Amino acid sequence: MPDMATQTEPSRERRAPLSRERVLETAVAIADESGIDSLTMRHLAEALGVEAMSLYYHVANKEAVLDGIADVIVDEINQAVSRVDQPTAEDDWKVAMRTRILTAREVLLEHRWAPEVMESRTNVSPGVIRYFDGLLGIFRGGGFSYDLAHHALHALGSRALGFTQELFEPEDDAGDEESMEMLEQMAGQFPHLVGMLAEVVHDDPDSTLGWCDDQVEFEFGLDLILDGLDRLRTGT
Amino acid sequence: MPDMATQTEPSRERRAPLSRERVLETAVAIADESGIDSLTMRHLAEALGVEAMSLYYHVANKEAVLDGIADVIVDEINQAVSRVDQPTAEDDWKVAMRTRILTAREVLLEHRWAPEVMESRTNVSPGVIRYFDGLLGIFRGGGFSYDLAHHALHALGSRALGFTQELFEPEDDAGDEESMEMLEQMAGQFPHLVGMLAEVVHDDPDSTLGWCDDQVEFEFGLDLILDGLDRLRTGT
DNA sequence: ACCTGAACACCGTTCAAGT
DNA sequence: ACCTGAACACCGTTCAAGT
Repeated sequence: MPDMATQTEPSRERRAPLSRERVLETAVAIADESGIDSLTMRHLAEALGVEAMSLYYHVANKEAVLDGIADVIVDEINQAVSRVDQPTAEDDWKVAMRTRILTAREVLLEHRWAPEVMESRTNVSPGVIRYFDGLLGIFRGGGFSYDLAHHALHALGSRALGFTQELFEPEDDAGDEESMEMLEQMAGQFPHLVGMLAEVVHDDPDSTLGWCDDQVEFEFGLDLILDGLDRLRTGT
Repeated sequence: MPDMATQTEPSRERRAPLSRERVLETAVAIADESGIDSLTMRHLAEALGVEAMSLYYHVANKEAVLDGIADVIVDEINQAVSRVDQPTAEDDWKVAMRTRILTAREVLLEHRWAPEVMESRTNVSPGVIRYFDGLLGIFRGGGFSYDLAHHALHALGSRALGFTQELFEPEDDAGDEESMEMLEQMAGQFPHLVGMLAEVVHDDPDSTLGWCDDQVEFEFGLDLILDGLDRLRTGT
């Protein structure tokens, strides 16, 4: 019988045996809490109360860990998606697609490291095949030809999974004074950008360079594409 | 007078002095030839015929090198773009935008590592600001409000710079037999995907999972977005 | 002003060895 | 079957020292 006396021990009263599942689960936790860069084999082992070399009995190498945690997230997406799944309202493929993609996005927003890792995977996991098969199903249900559905998936790209990699990521350190100062310097060189920012500032004096609402922009882009596809579908 | 006798020396007859420019130039060459992973401070130094620590006199650290080579590529894009620049055919903003983006894409196709590096940069360089200011100019010339132009840039995302990160990158090792085998196994689980692939194979018996034409798909997605934006602009 | 040697704190990974 | 110690070949980076 294990002693239940001192609960204040390192992490767990009696180490659960190491396993691929426990390794990946812990890896996800580390990435969630401290970012993907601090997910090293040595940290991972330490968090599991084990030596780094022990991991290699359960996973081939670090690439396999990254493959694994990408899978974990995709599975989470597939579960979330199947939970939300509506009775597929016949005609309206667009709302089905929209809600499915935004559901995937919700999952990814809890794992900010995931997009980067997923993009860096070369071989596709059964999980993402499964997800894309589902999207294809929605397109087909909406009357898309296979050919158009195929183009559609490419047009969506990573948006299909709920994310876009932002090129401008102004951080939240965009100090008002600093950016306004920069703005004045740029006025000559970048007239259109400065004009745009001036209007934004006029409309909302509190906003700065970091004013963009990612969720709003994501949905704008998504709807733009879905509407365009619907037009191609109906030949409008 | 330096001896011009033996031209078969290591790299250059007399080392040009080290400089930030030479460091970045060489870094780009290494990334082009051997991929971004083999761009290490030590390799970089070796290629320059110098010790690794000498680099730190000209660049702050490795992040600064990555910032730097991203800049080099963006500058190359800006140059290419300004070379192609048409007299901005008044009404037709779409062709101006299209050719500009496809020009940027041509540059990126010569530096396959660049998209990844550019996405990983957090602070925006003057070069990309300059590029986006140009795009904004085209939108404005086409009669876009600042607000719509702003949404438009977000909707384009990385496409604005000429690339999309493909989620499926089937490599070119997609052996015919292997994929056909896999196809049969998947038939039950992934009906829509298998259906689509069956049709593709029927239309073009030589094609496999790696049949997608990246350029075609890029242009499809781009035109879909540009057409959508044009509709929003004219309120159609 | 520019470059270097030696050293540090980290990586991922192998391999023979322990239980 | 599962885990480990010692070691290897690599990272980026520092700091005091050379010219």
